[in-house]
Parts: sequence; structure tokens; C-alpha cells
Amino acid sequence: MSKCEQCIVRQFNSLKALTKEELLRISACKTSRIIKKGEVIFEEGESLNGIFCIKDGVCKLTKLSANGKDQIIKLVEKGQILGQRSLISDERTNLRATALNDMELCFIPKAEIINDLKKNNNFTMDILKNMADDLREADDVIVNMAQKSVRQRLAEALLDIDENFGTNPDGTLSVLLSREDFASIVGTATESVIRVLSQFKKEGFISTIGKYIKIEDIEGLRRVE
Amino acid sequence: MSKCEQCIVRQFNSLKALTKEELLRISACKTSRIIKKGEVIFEEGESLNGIFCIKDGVCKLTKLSANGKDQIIKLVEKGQILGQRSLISDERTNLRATALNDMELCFIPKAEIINDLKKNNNFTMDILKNMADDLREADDVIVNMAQKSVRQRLAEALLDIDENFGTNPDGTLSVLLSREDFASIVGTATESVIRVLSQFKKEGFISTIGKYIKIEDIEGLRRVE
DNA sequence: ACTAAAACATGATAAATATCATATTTAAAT
DNA sequence: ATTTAAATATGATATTTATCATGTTTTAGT
Repeated sequence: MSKCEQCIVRQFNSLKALTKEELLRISACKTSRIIKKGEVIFEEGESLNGIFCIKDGVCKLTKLSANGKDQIIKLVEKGQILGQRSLISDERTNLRATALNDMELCFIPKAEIINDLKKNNNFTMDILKNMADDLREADDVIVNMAQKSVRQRLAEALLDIDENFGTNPDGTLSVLLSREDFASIVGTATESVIRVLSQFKKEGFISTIGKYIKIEDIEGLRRVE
Repeated sequence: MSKCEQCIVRQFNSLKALTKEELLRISACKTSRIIKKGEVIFEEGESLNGIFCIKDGVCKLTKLSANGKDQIIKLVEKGQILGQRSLISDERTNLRATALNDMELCFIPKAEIINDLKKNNNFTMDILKNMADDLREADDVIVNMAQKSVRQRLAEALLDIDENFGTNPDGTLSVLLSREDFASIVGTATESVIRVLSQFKKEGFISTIGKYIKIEDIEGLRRVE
């Protein structure tokens, strides 16, 4: 099994704040997992015994609403860590994580991480900074949900995915989402997403290649009102 | 000036994790401020040089949306701390704080708190736990905004205020908000809030005494669909 | 390659909510 | 106490979005 010390992914998350010795210990007790597209990594309300470091792939974090619909709260990709919030609060997860493509994860047991949190203040501070960023992002999402139209929210979702997850060689968005997934990000009905995407196509903002979406006029999308 | 060690308010926030010596240092450099109802404590985009500990009163945290409307993200009351997110991210504030009634605040300079964060891991962990809780709450708000009706969101806002801020001796909600404030919590037009409140009144869920709202049928409000 | 199921698409309609207009009430200032 | 401004209230209407129905295309499995 590969060692955490040499793992490139670590550079992108809080684990970079750990010392060599700490990484060695973690490396010794971590377990690797392969998750297929569509599989659930953890359920909402599950108690996790550790955190996941995403070595490859993208997943969605969703919360089930009272009306039975899933809401996508966040997309998480390679390099990021899953489950830190419930680890810190010592609570069951408040979100479900589902793989959007094939993924490779490292699972690090709770005891090991808690130990590092207590002893390595740099590590704690780094996690804290991450969480502060997540919180700011969440505030932005709240305002968008409350104040913007479906059309605006969908335009922003496309821009967001383009910016944060990039594109394939042909220019299409690299994260492949169903119309239903988009509806679940935007907080609307699937039919509404389909309609608005059709409009965007007519207006020349996007084009589609199969299920893939390509942004054709990024400025146009930014100007959507 | 009173000392932090003896301040009751401290029991409710992360400052409780500080040692006696740390508290003495903070006590020596803190400044006290009185803020009148309606006054702005800090603006969105302002750079804070410290944090505020709320000794008395309630304030709203708002964010200006692109359409010019304010969105209330959170109400914060006595015992809680303001400005910790921007302190930790070392960024300008992402929210504006406005007093909802007369307030008393203690301002603690950045350098002092940063120092404690670096040295006292219990303090850091406590802030981290707080932030993890805030994040979970924010996730819930996102789902509500995305999936629930104005009627449901307003009912929940009333229940929330009742639960977290309590009532006056006559049973009315102790935090006095304008219809516009409610609109800004729920993410809707002021007229819509007024209409729904009128419905709630007709349905016997609430009554009003002047501007004050009294919950008459808490179970009814909980059942609102 | 064929079939069934899922995803996508679009129209028709209903429901929710926003906007505009205009009273009425309440609070604030002189 | 009187005036003025702000907040609350309600109706009429427009807009946005959801829901239901139905058809088409794509995907997955045999």
C-alpha cells in the first residue's frame, strides 16, 4: 500500500499540516477503498469512525428534505476530506455522500485523527480555516437560494462547476451530472432545469454533446438575470 | 471595567476554554461598547481587528444580494461571539452585523486571540466545534430555502425564534422583528410575509399585540405544510 | 442487436409568489 | 397635539415555477 507521505493528494488538504511521524502513523492504519459511480460512501445519519481522504473522483453531498427530495449541498473532489464535520462535532453525519464517478478513497480511523487534533495545533488550525471557508460558501449559497431565480441559480451552478472542476479536452464540463442532479443543486424541479438548459442552448450560452454540457459563452452566462 | 474572569456570558462561548492567565490578559486589553438598536456593528467587507463578545442584546447578520436585498443569515444573541469566521480566515467580513435592540459588546483585539489560538488547543478545538455546528445549521437552512414554501419557512422562522430566543412575560416573542426582517430571513417579499402572517392569525396559530407576535398554537405551526 | 428502463424533452395547466397600487395604522419628530 | 414618515395591510395582476401528461431519446442489460 502506498504511503501518505508520498501521496500528492495530501498537498491539497489539511493533512499537509501533519508531521512526518504523524503521517507515518496514519499511513500504517489507513485503509484504501474503491467506490463505483453511484455508490453511497456514507448515509445521512450514519456514525462514521473516521474521515475519508479523496484520492480520486468526485462525489456529491446531499441532504434529504422533508418533502422527500434530495438537496445537493456540495460537490467534493480529489484532494478534499470527507466527514470532518461529524468527526469534530462527534455526531452522526448530516449528509449522504454519493460517488459521481469511480472513486478511490483512503479511510483514516477517528482515534488517529483525534490524537493529531489534540497534539498538532497547526493541523487543528488548518481544519478550522477550511471550515471557516466552507461556512462562508454556505452563506453565499443561502443568499442565492433565497434571492435568485432558477435561471440565475442554474447559470451560476454551471459557472461554478466549470471553475472548480474544469473541463474535458473537448471543452465539456468534466463533472457529469444528470438533469435531476442539477435540479437538486439549484433546488427546483427536473423539468425546470431541462427547460432552462434548452433556453441557454437557444441563447447560445451552452451546447451539449450527448449528456455533456459545454459552455460556449461564459460572459453570457455571467450576465444572466 | 469588569473582568472577563467574572463575566457570566463567557460560560456560553469558546472563551470558557481559556485559562485564568489568558483571561486576565484579554480582560486587560478588551474594550467595551454600547450599541443602540438599529446601529451597524460592522459592515460587509470591513476588516475587523478582533472579535466581539456579546454581553447583552441581539443582532442580525445580513448579506447584501446582487438584487439589492438584504438576506438575514443568522440571529446572534448574548453569550455568542461575532467575527470569529473572518478572524480565522484572515479575511474581510462576509456579513454585516446590525443591532436588533440595545447591545453591550466587548471587543477583543485580534493579536490577543490569535495568540491564544496558537497556544491553547482546547480553545481552538472549542471554536472548531462551534464552527462545525454553524456549518450543520447552514446546511439545514440551504435545504429549507431550496425545498420548502414561504409558508413553511415562515412557520419555521417563528418556531426557531421562539425556541432560541424565548418569549416575554406576556408570551410574545422576545426578539422584535419587522415584517421586512422576517421577509429577509425567509427570503421572500415583505407583502408575502404580511399575507402569510395574516393567514396564521386567521388559522389561530399566532396572535399579535402591537408589533409583537405571540405563538398560540405551536403544534399547528409545526404541522404547517 | 434487441428490449426494457431510465433519462431527457416539451406542452398544458395549476399553484405559488412577486410586483404594483393604494389604503390604513403606527411610530417618530417637531 | 399635530404633522410626517414609516410600517402594516390588502387587492389586483403579472410572473415564475411546479405539476401532470405524454412523447422521444439514450443507456444498460441480456
